[in-house]
Amino acid sequence: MVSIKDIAQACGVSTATVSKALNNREDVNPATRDRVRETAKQLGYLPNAMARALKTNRTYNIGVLMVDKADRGLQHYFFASVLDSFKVAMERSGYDLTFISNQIGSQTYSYYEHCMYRNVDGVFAACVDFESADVQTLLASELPVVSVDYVGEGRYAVASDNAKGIAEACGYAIRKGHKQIAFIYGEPSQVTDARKDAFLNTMKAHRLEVPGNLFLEGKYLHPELAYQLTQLLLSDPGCPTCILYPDDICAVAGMTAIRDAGLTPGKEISVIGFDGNPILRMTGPLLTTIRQDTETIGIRAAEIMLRMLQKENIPERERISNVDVQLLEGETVAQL
Amino acid sequence: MVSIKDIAQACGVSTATVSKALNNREDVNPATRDRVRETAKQLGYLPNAMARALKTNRTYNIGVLMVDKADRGLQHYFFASVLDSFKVAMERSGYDLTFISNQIGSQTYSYYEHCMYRNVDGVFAACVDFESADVQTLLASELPVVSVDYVGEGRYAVASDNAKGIAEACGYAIRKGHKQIAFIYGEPSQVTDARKDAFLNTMKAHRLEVPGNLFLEGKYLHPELAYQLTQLLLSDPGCPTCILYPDDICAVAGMTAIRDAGLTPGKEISVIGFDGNPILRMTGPLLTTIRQDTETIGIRAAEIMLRMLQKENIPERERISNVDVQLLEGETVAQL
DNA sequence: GGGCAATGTCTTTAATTGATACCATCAGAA
DNA sequence: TTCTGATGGTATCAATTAAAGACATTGCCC
Repeated sequence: MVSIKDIAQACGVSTATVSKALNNREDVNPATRDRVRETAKQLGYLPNAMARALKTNRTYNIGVLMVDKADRGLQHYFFASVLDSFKVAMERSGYDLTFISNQIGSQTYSYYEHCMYRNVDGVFAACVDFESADVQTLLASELPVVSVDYVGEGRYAVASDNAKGIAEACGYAIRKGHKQIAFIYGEPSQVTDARKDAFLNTMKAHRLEVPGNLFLEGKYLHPELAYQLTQLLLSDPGCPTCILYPDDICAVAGMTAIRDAGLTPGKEISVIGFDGNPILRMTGPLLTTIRQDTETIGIRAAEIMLRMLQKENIPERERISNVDVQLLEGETVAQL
Repeated sequence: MVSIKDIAQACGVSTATVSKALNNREDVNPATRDRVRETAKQLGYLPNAMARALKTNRTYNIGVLMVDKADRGLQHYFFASVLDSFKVAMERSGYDLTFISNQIGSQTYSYYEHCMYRNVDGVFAACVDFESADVQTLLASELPVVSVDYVGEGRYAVASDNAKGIAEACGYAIRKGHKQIAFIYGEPSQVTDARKDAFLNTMKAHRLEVPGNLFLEGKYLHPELAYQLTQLLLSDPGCPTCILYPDDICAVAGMTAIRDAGLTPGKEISVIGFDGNPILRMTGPLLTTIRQDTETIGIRAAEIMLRMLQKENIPERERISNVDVQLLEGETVAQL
């Protein structure tokens, strides 16, 4: 490979000058700079990321932490989609993304250690077990970290405005005349808490009751459980007229349970999801749901990351970004 | 950060010895080796990937090329899923994955240049425009490349056994009594060619006609077009009793068109997809489809990559891996 | 058995990788 | 003389590695 040495030789200047010229530094004669850059182009010079990083301690690499318990972060529409958006935005600024595992060679290391080993400039964390010691160490480190759907003490995070989303979903059902509304929420997390509160508050604001049998813990992306809980709800004497699910997949599974009970989703029982998974925009019946703006979430995360990388001082209130959500009206909520 | 210098000092040996000890080289006294390794652990030493790579020219990094025309490779279930499987397998062997873009800093470079800049040891390519000059340069380079769904001259590739998949789908429809079977195929590609051939051969083997109006070009993951083509088929005097779609998403869109025409998918008109997208395993009606084994595809790709990285000589016939597919019987094909 | 070379084991020295950055240098201008 | 702009020398980043060196052990011959 061509190195700055070759350019230096070809141009009759020192490597120091070549380096300066290529990095657009002030203290090089413009004529020299142009000559160097021209020669670099002609020789097909490419900077060596390793050498540069070794000296400058900057890799222009962002670590991506995305491992759920089933090791399948990439297969979740929401996270894959947010990552993709983040990736495009970061690449536009010259950063590359590297997945962080807990292996180096044949040995096991913590995520933090892996990040140090690879010398990443920052970390993007989504869809991991944030409560684990391993991830907490990383969050507490000096590395710039931006996380999705998790807010840590003094840290930087992006998430959908879950409260607004649930308030809209619930409010919509109420406007459609529903009074017995069931809420199946995901496993305990900040996101779940925000949603539970929003649901209870909305119901309260409309002076509607929320009996315990209509307020159930499910699991994100766990259709089997959603199916069972739906069956439970349907067999209940105080059966709801509308069910809010923690995500689209669960909603779809719920609809199957409804159908299996001989009922029609969107007629006897109404259904609302959460996510706005584009695949389900093409299946029938069209699911009414809350769309999470994955594109914006990724872009916001990139913005925050870039500001951190520039050592910009980010005011407290900008550290947590709530991205707007949108009600997608489908045909699964009946007008009562 | 702790470097081998610190360990050397602490142990009273030279950095060379430390390096050898940590790399398990023969020419170090076992006692010294253990002492060094113990000290390294105590000091919290982490190797510096940059320095190591600079000297050895190996990064233990694999470049990932995954950009479709819409810049959304990660959002395709099939590719995201294959990548995930590949990632897990590579990480197990100590490799990390880095996305390859066409930017370095603020300038545009070819994918090949980006790979050289980042010094990746190999490249995984899926869901890119393989015919583009940019990608072709990469494929023709000295870098180990393994691709998914594309076979290049003398190169290494993994794909589903598409021919078998279509033969199974088509054979299944025939066994169910269907004679007028429509085939909507994707945009021109090797995969499409294999599928088209398989379809025509299967039909021929059963002495069934394939009129031109039932053999249509669609697009992968392009539901709108699938919807239109389905409408076209339904309005045709020689309307088929069964339609094979290029993928599950298209099949679902097709079913919507069928429903919109007042018909029932799986009754008057049968439908078969391709992919086995798990989300659609939970929607009704359950789609009959061909499942692509994304897990195995990713693992096979990793196996080939690892063998290439070990400079193993891979016999010609092992360079292209056809992964088995599976018919998932749903409820969208009627018994005639 | 003593002497000396040969062998082998372990360790160190020092060069190298490619780029950057500090500091020195130097010419010409003020 | 001092300042300024342009350029060069060289140490440095953290690791690896070829070659050399230190030292103990062994072999062989007289």
